[in-house]
Amino acid sequence: MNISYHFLKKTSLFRGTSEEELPTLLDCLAPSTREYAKNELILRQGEDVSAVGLVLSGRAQVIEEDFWGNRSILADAWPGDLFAEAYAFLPGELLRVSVVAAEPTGVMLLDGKRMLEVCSSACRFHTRLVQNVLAESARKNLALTRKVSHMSKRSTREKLLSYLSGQSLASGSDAFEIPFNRQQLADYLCVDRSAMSSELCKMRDEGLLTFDKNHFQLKDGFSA
Amino acid sequence: MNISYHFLKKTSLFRGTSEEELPTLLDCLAPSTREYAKNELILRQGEDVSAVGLVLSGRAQVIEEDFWGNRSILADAWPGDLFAEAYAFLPGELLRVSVVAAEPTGVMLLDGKRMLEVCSSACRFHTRLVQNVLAESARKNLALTRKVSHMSKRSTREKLLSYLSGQSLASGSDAFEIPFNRQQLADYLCVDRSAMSSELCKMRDEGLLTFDKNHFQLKDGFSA
DNA sequence: ACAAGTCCGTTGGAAATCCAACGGTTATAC
DNA sequence: GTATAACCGTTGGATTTCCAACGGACTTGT
Repeated sequence: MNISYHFLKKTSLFRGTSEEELPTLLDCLAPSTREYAKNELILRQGEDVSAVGLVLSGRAQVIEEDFWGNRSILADAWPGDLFAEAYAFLPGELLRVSVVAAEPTGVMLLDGKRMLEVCSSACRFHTRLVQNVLAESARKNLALTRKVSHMSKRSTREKLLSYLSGQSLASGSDAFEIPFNRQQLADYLCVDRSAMSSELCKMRDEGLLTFDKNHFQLKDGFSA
Repeated sequence: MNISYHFLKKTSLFRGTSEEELPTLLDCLAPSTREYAKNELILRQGEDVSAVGLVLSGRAQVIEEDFWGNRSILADAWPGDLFAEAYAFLPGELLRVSVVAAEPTGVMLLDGKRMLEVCSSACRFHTRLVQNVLAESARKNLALTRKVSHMSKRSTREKLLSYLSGQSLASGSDAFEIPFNRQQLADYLCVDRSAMSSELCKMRDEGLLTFDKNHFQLKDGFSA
């Protein structure tokens, strides 16, 4: 599998590394790359992984399987995205999830330990790498915290208020687009789509906001 | 404020560092320490922090305040615990939460950048530090992922099944203790205590499990 | 020994959520 | 252009959850 440095240097993991530095750095990390067929398992629940996964092409899904074999999708990993990075830095922690190729998918596995070891030849690259991987972990942390904070609200309306005010805050404006359609938003907030839809319209009728498709506009009454 | 190396070397951040190495390492990190009175704000929502917080004594609470001033507690940080570490490694990310001293509390703040910089005198200490902070971030990540996975379940019963099977898996046994009383478990799963209590008893009557206080024992029927 | 407080299970009615289904609109495919 | 699918709002009834309150068991402090 041929590796595109042009692609790699734009990923969150290698961001800030130049195309010239990449071969040296990769030499030092000794990554393994592989292609997986659609529906093939990349990582299995119960395994002890010490590698960070990086999607090169296709799409990987992080799934959880319970006693009864019910699969729930915890995350989608697109090209450039990392997966299993939380397990890579916790030796002995067994995978609670599986990772499966949602389509033909190219994957690079990088050993977590080697990332952190001091390596005489590429030490300054390592510093950048560590900053990137820490930033990525921190980013996922905040995203999860936000999700929990929305989900913790008791009613559908409160979940919506929490989510929308958060989006408004993040965009720095009363008017913003959300990255979900209705079904996806309902899934994200873990509520029923139809109930959420009617709640949204109720809020519109009360003058709290207006919306059209993905575009939302919060009104004065929203935070009052 | 006098610093106890004996205490520090046991924290998740400095784990693996000897008491002899600590002074050198701390010199290099140039931390600031301070005492806060009860209810005093340690970090304010909206600030741009680049420091990792470490609780030395007392107790700090991570809280979120919405439009209407309703406070919800996102986390308790006890002596040895870190806080705000996700923000410390994301420059420019503004605090979405506040941190307040729940009682008279001693705090050490360590600059995130200095932790990652290569420092000639203490480089090998840094490597350990980075491993520790990454492990801690990964640990919180997994804890949050698990919580989301439980909360995502639709009904109270499914949330309980998800939580209990997870605890069973983690303990490696059908019999285990949980770290919550009923009210705390209900808060963790975001359900009503009384509804949860009756659901637990229903499951007991159906033969899925038995329990006494914090002790639970899953029966054969549980995963069937 | 007594009072006060905490924890847990139970109950019943109010309220919210879920679920399945339908129609209208818009997007996509052929 | 037409057929198909996706998306969104709406409705009504079954189900679940929430909420407030109570009593019993147990713990703690005096």
